[in-house]
Amino acid sequence: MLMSGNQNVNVFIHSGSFFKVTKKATIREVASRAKVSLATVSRVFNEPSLVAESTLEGVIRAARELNFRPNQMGRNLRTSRTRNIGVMLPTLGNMVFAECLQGVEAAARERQYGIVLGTTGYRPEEEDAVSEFLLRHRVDGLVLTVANGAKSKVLDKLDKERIPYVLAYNQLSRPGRPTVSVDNRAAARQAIEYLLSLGHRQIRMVAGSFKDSDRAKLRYKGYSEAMRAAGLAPQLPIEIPFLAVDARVHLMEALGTRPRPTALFCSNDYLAMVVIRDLVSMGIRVPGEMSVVGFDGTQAGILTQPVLTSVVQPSQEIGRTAIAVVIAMVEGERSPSSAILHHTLRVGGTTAPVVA
Amino acid sequence: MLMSGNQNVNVFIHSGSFFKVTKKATIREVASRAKVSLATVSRVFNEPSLVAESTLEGVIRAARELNFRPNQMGRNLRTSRTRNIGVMLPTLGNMVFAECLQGVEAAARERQYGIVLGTTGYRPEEEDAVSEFLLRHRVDGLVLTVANGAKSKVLDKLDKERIPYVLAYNQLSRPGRPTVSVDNRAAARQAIEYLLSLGHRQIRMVAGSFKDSDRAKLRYKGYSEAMRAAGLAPQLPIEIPFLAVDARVHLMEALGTRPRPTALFCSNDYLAMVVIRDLVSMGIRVPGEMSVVGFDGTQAGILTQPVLTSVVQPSQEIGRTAIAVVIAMVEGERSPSSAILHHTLRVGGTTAPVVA
DNA sequence: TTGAAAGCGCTAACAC
DNA sequence: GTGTTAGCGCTTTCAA
Repeated sequence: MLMSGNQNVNVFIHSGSFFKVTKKATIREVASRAKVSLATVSRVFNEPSLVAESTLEGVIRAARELNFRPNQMGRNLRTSRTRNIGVMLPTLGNMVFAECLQGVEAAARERQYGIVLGTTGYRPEEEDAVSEFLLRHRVDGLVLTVANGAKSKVLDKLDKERIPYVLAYNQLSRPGRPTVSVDNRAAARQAIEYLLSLGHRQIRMVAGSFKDSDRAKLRYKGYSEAMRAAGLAPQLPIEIPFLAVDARVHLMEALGTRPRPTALFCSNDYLAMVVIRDLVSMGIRVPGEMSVVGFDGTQAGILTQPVLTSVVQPSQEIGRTAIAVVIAMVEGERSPSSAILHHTLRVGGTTAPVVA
Repeated sequence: MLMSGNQNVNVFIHSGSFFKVTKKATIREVASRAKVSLATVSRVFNEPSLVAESTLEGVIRAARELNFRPNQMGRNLRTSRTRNIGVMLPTLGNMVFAECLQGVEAAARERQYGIVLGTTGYRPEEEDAVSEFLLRHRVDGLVLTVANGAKSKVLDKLDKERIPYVLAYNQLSRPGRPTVSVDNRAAARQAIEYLLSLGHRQIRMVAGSFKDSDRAKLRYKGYSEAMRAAGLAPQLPIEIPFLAVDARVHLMEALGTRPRPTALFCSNDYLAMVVIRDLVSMGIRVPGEMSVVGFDGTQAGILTQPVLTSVVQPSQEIGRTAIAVVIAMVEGERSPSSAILHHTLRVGGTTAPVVA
């Protein structure tokens, strides 16, 4: 039910003064005020150690008096670097990416790099438009999460243009492209082993559309491996479209099967929370009648009672690492490299099955 | 409980080839290939209408053959515009800002502007550093949310530098600075009126640190007004530090008072979810024994069962509007203006008090 | 409709 | 340690 609030958009027009670009001080004016050359001023801001102490002081004073701030554009043009990293993510509506972006932003700023953001809304066709946009803005490198790393045209383009990039979350079967992720397969296996250890035997996986996610596929492999290792037959995944608002239809169907599952392993936390909500609204007790496990370990998962059981990815760390790698590539310090970061299993509201 | 996953960080070094910047085609090369002047090529990409059809074709073909992409840096330096808007937000950990950023990003890209992100972690002292960073990156304008719009040194600086900006979420008592927000006071009043209509009389407000949020203050005013209008005495707010992981101590204290509150109005959804979780873990039934209302209307709030009752701010729309206003200012089309957007009340899991 | 030329602010050789 | 100078790639008068 929605009760509407006030229905007017009030717009106040302030003072009529428009914004004109007021002339900013340049290196040239600082130079003449400090009675030194352009080069010296430039050195003060780039390699102060090359400048005599007394000169340094004079320049700094002049700069402060003029309220001088080095113009990044001139610098960019000259060095053909923007000190900007493009970041392309599926959405910020899923907290796992918002958390990652926090890490990205912090790590970039520490290194004096800006980050330019673009989101694709999980639409593979948007990946092309967004990357093109970022490239036009002449970012020095990219951190990106694509739907499917194996068949992304974007990556081919980046390779051809020889622009440094790092994939975040995507995990490729064949190495060759730098990625930062957890070991999705091992992580999924561990989650299933945990459910098995609780006594569950009827375990199914719930996932978004498979063809659009290399990670989901790997997690399904981990699920299958763990099931087989326990002498059980892996079941087909229950597929629920990304961004589904209501999972009940899909759940209905899956729960109709015999033997009925006692535990669901969801390919991400968002899905897990949707599933739990809808199970509860269907009158099924969670975790009493159904244990649900997520994947991502977002902060959202600890806002529930009981806490969501989930495979925790270090999202901020994934972001930080991706930035470190891509900046190293931009600065020519390292060749591309991939990293597999630790995952952990956060145990929250999951119980043994009622019927073991 | 945390069960650790694999404890190794595996790093694969790929092919030894470092990234060198391969020479990109410039306007000059396109010009010579198309046998026209630099100016003509420039016109093709900026004012194609000024160029004869036949010339246009030739230039476009040459550009495509050379895989030419106009270099934004040269353009920037020349026009002293970056086509980048800086966005400064408290955190992405709170979904309300992540949602806003989604709107900001989409609206900016539609207009061919990039957005450069900076987060302050709710630390007012960081506001200065982040804004300085954004300014150094020579963004054309800023969209920002500050802790307290009335006493922010950052805004003074921006005014002095005459760089266009718009505040998002902040709502100032005296106009003069452009803001995009809902009517926080009216919205809070409406939430309280709703609780009153359910029969609640003992209603308290829960908020983060007050001195750090102009919005929270306005919401408290709305609470107070509604209470007085109903002939009830407004109570002091229950203050819970931002980012508190556990609200139980604060809650204990507040619930010790007589008469005990039957409803809590939280100054944002994040807080509301923490409060609900902690109440439940204390054995208090929500909404049975305690009704809780949030503010923000984030998507996170509909991942629970029952859905979180909350004042819904149109966060994406706030972002979109802020971008529209700031870009209009950058392009000199409009003078600064403020907007108050609609709010709505989303009614979810709230009930009449057990003892009315 | 097109071209020539100046120069945005800065860095990095190179010379002193 | 410091200065001189040549552009980085582009837009934009001004003239033709």
